[in-house]
Amino acid sequence: MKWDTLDEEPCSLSRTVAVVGDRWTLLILRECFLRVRRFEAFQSSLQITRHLLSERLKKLVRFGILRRVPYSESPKRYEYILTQKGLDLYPIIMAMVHWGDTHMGDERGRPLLHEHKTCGKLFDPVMVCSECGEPLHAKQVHVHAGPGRREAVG
Amino acid sequence: MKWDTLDEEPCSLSRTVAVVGDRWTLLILRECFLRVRRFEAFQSSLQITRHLLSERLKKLVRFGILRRVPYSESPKRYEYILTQKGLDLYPIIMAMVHWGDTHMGDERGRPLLHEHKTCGKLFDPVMVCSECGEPLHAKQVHVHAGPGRREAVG
DNA sequence: TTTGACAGTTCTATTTTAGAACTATAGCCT
DNA sequence: AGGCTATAGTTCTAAAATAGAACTGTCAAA
Repeated sequence: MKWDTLDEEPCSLSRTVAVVGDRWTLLILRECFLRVRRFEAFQSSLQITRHLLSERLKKLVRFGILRRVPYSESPKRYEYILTQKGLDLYPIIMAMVHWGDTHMGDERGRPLLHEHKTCGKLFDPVMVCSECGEPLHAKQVHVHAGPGRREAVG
Repeated sequence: MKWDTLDEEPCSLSRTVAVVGDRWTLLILRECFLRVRRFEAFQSSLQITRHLLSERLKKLVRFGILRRVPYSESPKRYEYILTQKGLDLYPIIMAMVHWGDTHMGDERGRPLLHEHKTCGKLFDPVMVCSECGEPLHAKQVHVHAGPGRREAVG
């Protein structure tokens, strides 16, 4: 597999996987959504090697998911903040958290609970159809080739 | 990082990442949702090495995401079918496809279109709150420690 | 009896990751 | 002035994972 051009495959899943499809990147994004922004903070909460952290942050900046913003002149220091493109990854992260809650739980219960400020309740995320609003299930979906399809890939 | 015990971390995202948090596994799951079931079919559509395919399929079976079902006695041959636990990964896959459609598209348009059989329309997936039904955004969510939380992880 | 399909396993070379040490800038303390 | 600390990285070597190709075993069909 040519991982270096995976983001140009005629498949939206491949393109997403090219950007966020590895363990460390997903864990870094979790920290971002928990409002972690600084190199040392990522490093100490994840126990990731500094080398890989540096490399992954660069990649996320390169793909426009994080912005590297100075928070101190002299000495120049930067923090990493989610862009809108990065914030839009929220459904992916939440879908993964929800699946983990549902299928990988233990007797101690959930690690985190999520409150929807808008309605004030603890919630779970639900994926619905943009057209009819009903919850979506794999078996109710039919896939068609779209205009950007080249070959026999999804 | 102790990747071998990531599925026991007190964090639902980590536990999910432990199971589906790598490139090949996500691409294999895409094929599963496109109704690919057999070793040779996965191998030829993904161009994954047979070694890794074998290893990943075993892992997905071990975690209860695929079932290895015989479709021929003599010679014994098996195919790999999504369990309910595997089908429940659909929101993760669809959220990734949707993000790719939105943020990684090119001038050729979408590779695939999705039709909701229930309502008959082409749709996008939307993540909503289970309690009030409104679309969810990261900034409207407040996180609380749940009973299964041990330390300062999500 | 030979060929081909299918579902793997085994082997070596290359790439990626882990782990630790090192660099650079600047503020603060004595 | 000299040394300590904080932050944000870079560099180095060893270990682990992946790529790529060849090989194995079972059976059916020609």
